[in-house]
Amino acid sequence: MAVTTPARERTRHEIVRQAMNLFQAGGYNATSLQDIATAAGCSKATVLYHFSGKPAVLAAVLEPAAADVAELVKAAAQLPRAEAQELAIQRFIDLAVEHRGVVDVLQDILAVIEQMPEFGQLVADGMRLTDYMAGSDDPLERDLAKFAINGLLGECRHSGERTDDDLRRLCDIALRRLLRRA
Amino acid sequence: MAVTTPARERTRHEIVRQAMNLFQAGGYNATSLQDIATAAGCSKATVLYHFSGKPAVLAAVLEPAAADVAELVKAAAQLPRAEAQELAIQRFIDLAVEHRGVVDVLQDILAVIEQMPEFGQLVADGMRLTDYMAGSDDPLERDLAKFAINGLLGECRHSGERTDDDLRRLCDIALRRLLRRA
DNA sequence: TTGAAAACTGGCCGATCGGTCAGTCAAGAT
DNA sequence: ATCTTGACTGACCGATCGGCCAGTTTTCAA
Repeated sequence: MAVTTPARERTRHEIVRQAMNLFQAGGYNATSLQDIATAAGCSKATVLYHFSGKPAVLAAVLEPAAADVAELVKAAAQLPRAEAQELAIQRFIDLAVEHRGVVDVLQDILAVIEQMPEFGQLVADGMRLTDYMAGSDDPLERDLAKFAINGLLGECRHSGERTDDDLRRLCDIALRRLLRRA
Repeated sequence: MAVTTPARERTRHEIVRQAMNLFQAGGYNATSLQDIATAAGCSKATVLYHFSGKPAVLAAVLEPAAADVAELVKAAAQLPRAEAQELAIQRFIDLAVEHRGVVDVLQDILAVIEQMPEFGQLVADGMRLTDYMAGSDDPLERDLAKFAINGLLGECRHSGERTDDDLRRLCDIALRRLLRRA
């Protein structure tokens, strides 16, 4: 028991992996526990053996990206405002590209996620990240930052149609135009 | 029978009105026919008496905005490219503000709408509108136009928090920065 | 080898969904 | 007074959902 049982981790990981694909392809609400179980090669009961419920599966799918966002917010917190903005823009694009699948999932649960207490930290981090990206307290700049994030979320969809590099280039141009950092 | 029966139109209109509110507040999938019926003060069977099914209710909600978009696309079609772009930007913002409730609804059904044949025309018009807003065949400009539309869609949410004028101003600035028309 | 813990599953539950249908009811025409 | 028709509804249907539980199979330390 020094290491976690390999079988447990393998099954858990496969469930999360397949859930990610299904959430991305059809959305969270349109994906049933049975769909996830079938894709993962186990029974629905097994999914509920490893996770307390459907929201817990979602949380596991989002977790790596959420951790990266939390880390980014913490890093930006101890920087002067201008540098924090630059860091937020740069790293946020990187994160969006790296976790583009998760971003895609996030898109159709934004309305739902805000009333799930288990995602409160992620929502709060998202708000703070928006503040850093805005670079000032000007309401217009804050709205433009939100505008930029919404646009970026939309661009991460249809994953197969664009390479990571193309996506990164596009987001970089768009954010710098919007936030006047070019 | 020279005019349509007043009772019929009154009930139909109330169903559409309440459906719009509910779709906007909770999304299309999360709103049941029973919810709509209760809000409209009639039975679920009555909703299905007036509309062939749930997608038909959605179509009725989207119809006025869809008609305006179709008209805009037709108008832009017979203009030189630069003028078509200016018209598309200007009018699209107006339409988004005027139909911000519909835009809000549209947000969470973008993935679903593409596989419903009854909305093929609306999807096609949206694509053509994107082309006009891009102003050129440059793939980057097209992507930026899509980026702009996605951002704008996101900004139309949380309707109560911003006045129409504020929303119009924000979208105008954002689109002109993104598309380099300022 | 064995026994207990971990991993897993089939079958079931209550709830809710979109949708159907037979029939009620008021109103206008004859 | 009777009939027709459009508007409307309660009751019901099959399907599917998330979740639960009793019980089986696998794994592995002693």
